[in-house]
Amino acid sequence: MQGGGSEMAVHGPAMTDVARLAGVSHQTVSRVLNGHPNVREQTRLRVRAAIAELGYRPNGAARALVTGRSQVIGVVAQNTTLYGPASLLAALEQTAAEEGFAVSVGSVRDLDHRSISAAVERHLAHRVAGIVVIAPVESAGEALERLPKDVPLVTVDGDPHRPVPLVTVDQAAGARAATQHLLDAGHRTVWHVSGPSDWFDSVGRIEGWREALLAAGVEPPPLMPGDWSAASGYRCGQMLARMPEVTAIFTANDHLALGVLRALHEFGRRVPAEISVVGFDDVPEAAYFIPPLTTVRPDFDAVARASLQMLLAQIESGVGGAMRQTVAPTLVARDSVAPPRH
Amino acid sequence: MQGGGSEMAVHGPAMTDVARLAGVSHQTVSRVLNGHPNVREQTRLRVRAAIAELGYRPNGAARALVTGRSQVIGVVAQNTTLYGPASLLAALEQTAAEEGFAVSVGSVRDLDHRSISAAVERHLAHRVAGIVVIAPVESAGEALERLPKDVPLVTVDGDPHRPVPLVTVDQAAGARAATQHLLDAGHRTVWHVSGPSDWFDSVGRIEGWREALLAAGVEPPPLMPGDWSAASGYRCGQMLARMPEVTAIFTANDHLALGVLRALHEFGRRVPAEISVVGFDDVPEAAYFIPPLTTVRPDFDAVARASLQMLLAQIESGVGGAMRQTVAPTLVARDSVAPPRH
DNA sequence: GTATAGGCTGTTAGCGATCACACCGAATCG
DNA sequence: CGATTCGGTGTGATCGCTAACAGCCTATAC
Repeated sequence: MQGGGSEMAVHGPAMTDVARLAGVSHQTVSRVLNGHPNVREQTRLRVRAAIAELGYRPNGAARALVTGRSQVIGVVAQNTTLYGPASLLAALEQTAAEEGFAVSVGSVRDLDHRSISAAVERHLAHRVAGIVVIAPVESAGEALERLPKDVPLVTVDGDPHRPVPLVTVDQAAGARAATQHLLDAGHRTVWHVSGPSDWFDSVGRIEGWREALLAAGVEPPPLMPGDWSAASGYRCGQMLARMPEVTAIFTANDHLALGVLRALHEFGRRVPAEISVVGFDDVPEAAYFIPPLTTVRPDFDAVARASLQMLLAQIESGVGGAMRQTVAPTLVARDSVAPPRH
Repeated sequence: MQGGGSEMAVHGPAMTDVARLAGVSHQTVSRVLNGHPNVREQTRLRVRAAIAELGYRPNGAARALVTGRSQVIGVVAQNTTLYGPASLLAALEQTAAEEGFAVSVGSVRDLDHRSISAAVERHLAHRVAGIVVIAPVESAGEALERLPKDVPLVTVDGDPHRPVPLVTVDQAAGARAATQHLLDAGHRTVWHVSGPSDWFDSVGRIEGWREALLAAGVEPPPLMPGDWSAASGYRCGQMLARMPEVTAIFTANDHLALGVLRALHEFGRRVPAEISVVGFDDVPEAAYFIPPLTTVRPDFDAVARASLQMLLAQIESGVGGAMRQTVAPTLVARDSVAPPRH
């Protein structure tokens, strides 16, 4: 910190300062920074030394200005407090950091056109290199279609029927596994407490549940619609607990299962002795529910890796296309499932 | 979308394009954009019309380059999957968006010097306007001290003893309230399952618990150290369940409480009939634990608002200083507390 | 020995905004 | 009526970087 420059104190040293100290031109410094091959080893070392000595840090804004893209990817998500989105966001950030990208979040209150568009606009204003939209509902898809075509974009858990690059957890497969697991335990049929009907996640899980039942030759019982929250799980559970024929329940996520579990408990219906329950998500606490919850674990890390990789491919090649990738979830068996008493 | 420009398709229109269309100079456009007063109303309208027609969007990178600051604030946090940090992050993003700022996350695996510094460096490289560090552990504080002094910085839940702008939940007050609530219900003493000892949150909650007990003239029982997870709560619960004298437990967060609850359940110790439990955080599911959990709710929105406000104040004034602000949590009474049987 | 290639480095011209300043005309003032 | 203010606007320089090109110098080929 010795050697007082006159007026560069605030903004820190620039590339020319490094160049002067190393006795080269600023362009050479640039080449070193960007890993350009044609630089003599000795020069490279001198430049690196100068960089270290000055504590120089390249100015991302300047780079973004000239290249037209910053080393930032924008993420648009709704409720980053929910376990799924939060995990996804964290994994995404981790992966992005490894690739030298920063992540800018644009969370939105509602997943309608306007909110999504506004969030995307904000990212566009900052000239992000690409955008990841965690767009689990119908209305989000519409907003996406009227987006500029030249910005790399990947949607996660979005609409499978739209021609947009998409990474998604195989909800149906997870739901099939859960349902089949209950069927295998000997249950005649399986009831389902679903998520909100406008989420693709919900729809996929409902489909998987229905498929598994139909494949086993049983007519699916009526659907209990919930909204992801423990509160709605509790409400559904209060109804399920009253029906003697119910012996197996698959809930669209673990929080719903928690609510169901409590309702069953209040009605004195024991789990798993009388009723078996399977959730979805494998939140860290699921193993400590009463009883420990059998559930389906989506691999958020894999989803994050896949989407980032897909995004980077677009950034580098410049082309979009409608690629898609699916990540299979796995069933985690715990104590909330048992054969029915007959 | 009619009227094909020749080679500006990719990067979109620039300020000069707007200026040309409006028949003014680029500087006037700039003035309109920044709400400068000295522009004739009629001119302002013409410029706005041109902006709308071209779908012009100011280039944040260019602005950041010349002003030296972008409209982005960086957030450094550790485990954004935990409920507290996730909520905080979401609230922060929401508040920042209202002020026209984007939020860039830099999550770190570990909260040691190196990780924190690296995350901060990344933000600095992008010339963020300010940084919020969610720094709940000791080692984070050290990293903060060797940071450039000229970048606006606010820490959340950080070290109360460091001269850094700080916003924090009044952990001790929350813990006192929880402990007092149990004492008021008639319990002789209160046991505590704490978080990791290097988190300030833990320390504060331990202090509050101890203070409340001492104020009531009772010698605090041995501390049960946990690590925030339901798993560790379960382990502690297995010990607590074995001790007949235990009638009241305060856990440092709701997940610990969940683990404790399950251990007690397995040992056949009924809550709240035999043992009362109070948690901390008020996660959305807490109301659906078995039984519904009495807990302490920190106001994350308030924390987010306070920290952002503090940060903006620094950004505008340019000075730092060691201001601090504390947000009081509130007790949420549910069914997990009852008088002891004697 | 001259030509050609190619590794290494410097020079110049922008990217798209803001800032400082110059300028013009109308209103105000002595 | 000339001088001064001031609202409204344009001009040029500049931020820190990368891309394109030009130039040097050494090695290899003919």
